[in-house]
Amino acid sequence: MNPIKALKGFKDLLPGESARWESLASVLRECFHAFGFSAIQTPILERTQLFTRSIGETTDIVEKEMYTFEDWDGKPVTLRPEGTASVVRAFLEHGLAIPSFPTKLYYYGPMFRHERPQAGRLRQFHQIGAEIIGESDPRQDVELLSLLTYFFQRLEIEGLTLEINSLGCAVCRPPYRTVLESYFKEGLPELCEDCQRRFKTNPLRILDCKKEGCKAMVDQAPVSSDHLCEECETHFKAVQAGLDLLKIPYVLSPLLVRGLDYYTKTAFELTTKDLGAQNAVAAGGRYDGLAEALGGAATPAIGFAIGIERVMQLYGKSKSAAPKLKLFIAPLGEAAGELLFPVLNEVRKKKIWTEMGKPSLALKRQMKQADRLGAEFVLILGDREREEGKAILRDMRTKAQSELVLENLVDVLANRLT
RNA sequence: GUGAGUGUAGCUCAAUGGCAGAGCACUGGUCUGUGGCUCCAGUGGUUGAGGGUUCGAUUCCCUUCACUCACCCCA
Repeated sequence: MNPIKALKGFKDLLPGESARWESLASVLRECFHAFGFSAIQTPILERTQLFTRSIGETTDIVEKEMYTFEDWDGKPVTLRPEGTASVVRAFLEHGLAIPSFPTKLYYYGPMFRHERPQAGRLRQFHQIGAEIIGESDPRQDVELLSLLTYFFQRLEIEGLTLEINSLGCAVCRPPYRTVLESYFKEGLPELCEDCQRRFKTNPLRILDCKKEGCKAMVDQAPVSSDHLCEECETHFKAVQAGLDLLKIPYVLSPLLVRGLDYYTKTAFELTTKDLGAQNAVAAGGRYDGLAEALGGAATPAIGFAIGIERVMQLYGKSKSAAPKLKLFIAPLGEAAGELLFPVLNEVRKKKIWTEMGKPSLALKRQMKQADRLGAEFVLILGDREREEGKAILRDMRTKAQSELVLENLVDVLANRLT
């Protein structure tokens, strides 16, 4: 025996869990609709180019984590590692822009990254994302963050920290990067191996290093929020003012950076202390240059993505109000089985969850099954009852039994059980 | 990609270089056609796989696979 198992990092969503996902999804839908977002579903498979252009050629995601392969026509395609690029692609492709008002979209679905699995990190994982496209006003940043924090309030998940930063834009980021490079260049030999590598690929990421040796240097490093251009500075201040106005708590994190190249200006992360190493529950930011990078008209936008598996770990275990079996039908003997099979079928159509035991099994066995399934009522019918034209209905909780006539049995049951 | 830990019954886990164990679950009885609770009995194992050391390995060693955690990365 060598049973086939799921791939590493790919998980089955089992019945117990799926009820909780449903309940999360319904809360989510409510929140999104109230904030004016419409659902969008994009394909899971896209041209590889879409991601290399948007996420960035030298990011870890693109360099070593994407599921990329040749399609039958020889062209490279990729299982989406994130959702924003596809949403923006669809926005441009279908002309979803609304005149003088931002387009607000949300999505929900699986993402794929070939990483080594660990707590809170899978190869196929699920994200809920929201994007506001076509508006540069800082009020949109605030609205989006309000939605994000409201969502977690509704789920009654506490102990989260909203960290925000500004990464600057095409005008002020390159000079800042130069300043940062010259700063780290002096002490380069003292940095850890990873940071030496980062120095070449993406010096901003050094700010993210958790190693003690690097921290001393990082603490003194110039931060992006001190090197913003006037426009970015004003924008960042306005976002903070807006958050204050809505009484949304946040902390400024000058060292917060993002792993995807397309982010500009506002960047944020929602973190928890309850999940081990993978502490980011949601994250996002503004990406004013992305639409242009994908070949569309310059379109400012901002969005976030929430890691569903990570949220589920925080989401109350008790939330799964699994539906209870209402009626178990216990026929004794084949004749009873034939009489009751149509009853089973009709009662179900009355929207009552009903199951039926095997007629050949002893009543004791069937009662036990009914108990296991958590049945509220059991309908018993053997030869004796059949001759009298009756059936027994037992209330499993009170043990009270009553007789029902077989005529109109379905209607009588429907009345008694609803 | 790097490092560490763990693989024993369906599940959760014990144990010892010398016959493989418990709890839960399952099946039957206790209880003639009535579930849960009690008590009793029973089923269930190539100790992840392969090799080595040994009279003898589940235990020690090597290889391999799987899972887990951390690094990394990120949601």
